[in-house]
Amino acid sequence: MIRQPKTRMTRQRKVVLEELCKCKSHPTADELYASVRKRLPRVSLGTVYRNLEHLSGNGTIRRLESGSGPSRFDGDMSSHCHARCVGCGRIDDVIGKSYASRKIQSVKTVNGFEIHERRIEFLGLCPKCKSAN
Amino acid sequence: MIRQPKTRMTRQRKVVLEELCKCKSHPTADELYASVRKRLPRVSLGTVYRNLEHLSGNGTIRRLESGSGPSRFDGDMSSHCHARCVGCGRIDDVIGKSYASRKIQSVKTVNGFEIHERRIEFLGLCPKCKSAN
DNA sequence: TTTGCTGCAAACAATTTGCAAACCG
DNA sequence: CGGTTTGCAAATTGTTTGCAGCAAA
Repeated sequence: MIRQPKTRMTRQRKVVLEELCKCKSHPTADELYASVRKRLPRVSLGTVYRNLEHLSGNGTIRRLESGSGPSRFDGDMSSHCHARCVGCGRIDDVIGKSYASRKIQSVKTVNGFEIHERRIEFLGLCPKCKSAN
Repeated sequence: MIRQPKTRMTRQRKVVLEELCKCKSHPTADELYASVRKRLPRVSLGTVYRNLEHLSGNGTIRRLESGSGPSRFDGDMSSHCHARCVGCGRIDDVIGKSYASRKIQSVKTVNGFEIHERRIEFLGLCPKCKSAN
């Protein structure tokens, strides 16, 4: 077992996490960078990326991928599904579904994979992209 | 309504589709480019990208996204789930699940989105990444 | 014969990385 | 203090695009 470096809660990391969690949308790294910068004007985009990577690596937040566009991030770790617009990449929460994405409680194995999470996502067009079409 | 250009089945597009469908893994654009090039040595990577975009746009294939790494593509449009390795991006089919990703038959609306597809995916570590850890 | 598609190369967008200084524990 | 994290800028990686010639229908 390789020793894990001990992680530090730096000011930057804290603000990245706070800004993400207070955000009900699912911002891209760039968008988050903009809001973090309002509180820490000297942060760099690289730091935001590094922290997003760190936080999603240890299960504090989720990285949501969207097509060839930028990843989006979600600070809400409760069970819920997403609806993703294939037009613009926008991601909304979906409420009132019996089946939801969630972290797997007891890690299970599928096809030899050690599974930690199940995700359910609905793909389609958001209202704006639907009418713009 | 804007007029859709009529699509042509060019040799390149045909080979891209054939190579993707014969592939049981879920190749990246680059990997697919390599196998297409064995049959059409003069294709360009741009053409492969353009065709993948075209084919996924009209629902012939699926684009699967994976973290900050390259997208992968799937020529099998039947209902099935995927297991994705968060370590290396590898994507496997998952068999024997009652709930599966699928194209929605009758388009439905969720949160104002016009939904065409539901996806279910399992995230974790593939055998190789698990042991390399 | 039309006009969509290709090859090529350059452009673009998203993310990562090397390094010296700064900071947390 | 010691080692992790930061800011900065440059580098990489993945994908798209402009253009002139080619080729499906």
